[in-house]
Amino acid sequence: MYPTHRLETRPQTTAHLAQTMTLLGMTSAELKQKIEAELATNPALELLEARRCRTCGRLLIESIPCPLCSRPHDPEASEPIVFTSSRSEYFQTQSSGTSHNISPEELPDDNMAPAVDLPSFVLRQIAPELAEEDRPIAAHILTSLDEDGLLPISPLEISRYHHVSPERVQKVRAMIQHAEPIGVGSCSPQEALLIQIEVLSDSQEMPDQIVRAIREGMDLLSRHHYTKLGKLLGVSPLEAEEISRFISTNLTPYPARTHWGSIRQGNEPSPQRYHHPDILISHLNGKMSGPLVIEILFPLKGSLRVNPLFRQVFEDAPVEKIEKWQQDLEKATLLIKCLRQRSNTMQQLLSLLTKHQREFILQGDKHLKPITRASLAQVLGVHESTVSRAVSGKTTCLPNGRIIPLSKFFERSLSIRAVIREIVGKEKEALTDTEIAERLGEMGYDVARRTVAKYRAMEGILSARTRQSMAGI
DNA sequence: CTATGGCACGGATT
DNA sequence: AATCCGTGCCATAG
Repeated sequence: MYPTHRLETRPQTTAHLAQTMTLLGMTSAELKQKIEAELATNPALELLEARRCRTCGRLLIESIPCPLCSRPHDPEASEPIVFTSSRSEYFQTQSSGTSHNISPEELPDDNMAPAVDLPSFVLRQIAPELAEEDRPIAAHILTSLDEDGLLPISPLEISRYHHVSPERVQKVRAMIQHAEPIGVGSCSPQEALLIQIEVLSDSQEMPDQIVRAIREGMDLLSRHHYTKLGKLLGVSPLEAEEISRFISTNLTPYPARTHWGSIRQGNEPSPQRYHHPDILISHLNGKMSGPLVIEILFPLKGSLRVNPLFRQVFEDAPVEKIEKWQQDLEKATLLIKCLRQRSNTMQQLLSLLTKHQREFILQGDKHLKPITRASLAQVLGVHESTVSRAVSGKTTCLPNGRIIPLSKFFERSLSIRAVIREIVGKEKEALTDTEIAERLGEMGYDVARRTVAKYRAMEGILSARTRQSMAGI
């Protein structure tokens, strides 16, 4: 190798070069833009394109035999992917919560990481039961999904394209829809919801008003017209609201995203739209008991490196270009270094966070243990603002498929709110705020009466009085 | 008279 | 420095 041109700071451009280039605060979508811009202008930077196996849809970095369908893949035959893919490092947290190991062989090398964008994530699940000849169909569907995990094209089109019967496409689609995230591959939010209900009704009783609400009252549902919805279903507005709440908290019309904006007062259609998650937390091999796997998503297909060719040519650079080229080279190496840094920090942070919030991740809101960014920063030995940057704006996908903002891990009131929900759910007679506060106190949560009221409002729970008077209907 | 929601203050967090 | 959050006080609706 050459005496690599270390980061001799050049006076002009030092502005963004000198510091470790603050990539940490970026979400993967922003990162994508940044890198793409860099790629376009900097010849020293090279992206090893990943390709998708045409047979099984799996993401490939190079032309290696595909581990899934174990055929050698012809890079010529495979098409470049559409969906933002993720190539990422991974590490695990153990079930006991005592220790977590970062697999040692994983660190600087980045060719062996599991490819988990949505398509391959789904494909991996259905691969065992997927007939060989149906793979192209599955691949077709999966690669066509839009950002929400819905299928924007008609299944009929697909069946025509592959010269197969619509039923067969439908069969494949049904398999996909029942994989995590449940409902993915549906043609409409409505269809997605129905699938989710169907799956849910396996484990628990499902009043058929809910199904009807989705099937017939979808329109009213999304507009929060509870009175009309109630009339349609033959239940009270309160119950209608109850149904709506159930749907919005337990189901998601956009399988690849989170559920639609929480039931706020007023009618903001969708307060924030969540994009793709930046982090993925799932069970190893999808086994419920398995250790958790965390993947920091990298927004580009393939992997990034300094173009070796560029290095070579750099040797004989014409005088007038030498300065520019050197600059490019430095920029490229720095970007890569910072990228690695970012990923590293995120790993450490999430490792700790996941360990701390394991119960929350697995068992839901009630088990969230409050933690502050500051305290985490202290344990991690980094500045508070580092943690802040790493957390802000990012979202993560939990094993249950829900996409939540990372900041939720730090919400102080979340667990109490969940308990309140539970208390109210179980209550026989409508409990007043003071009574709720008392019960909470007995359970070890010390909160003021006024605060209970606030939480109640946040959860969209009506006041005791209204609950009482509505109950009879 | 009681339960709630509004406003605003102060301390913690970012 | 800016923002968020829990809480107390007070007006008001029931």
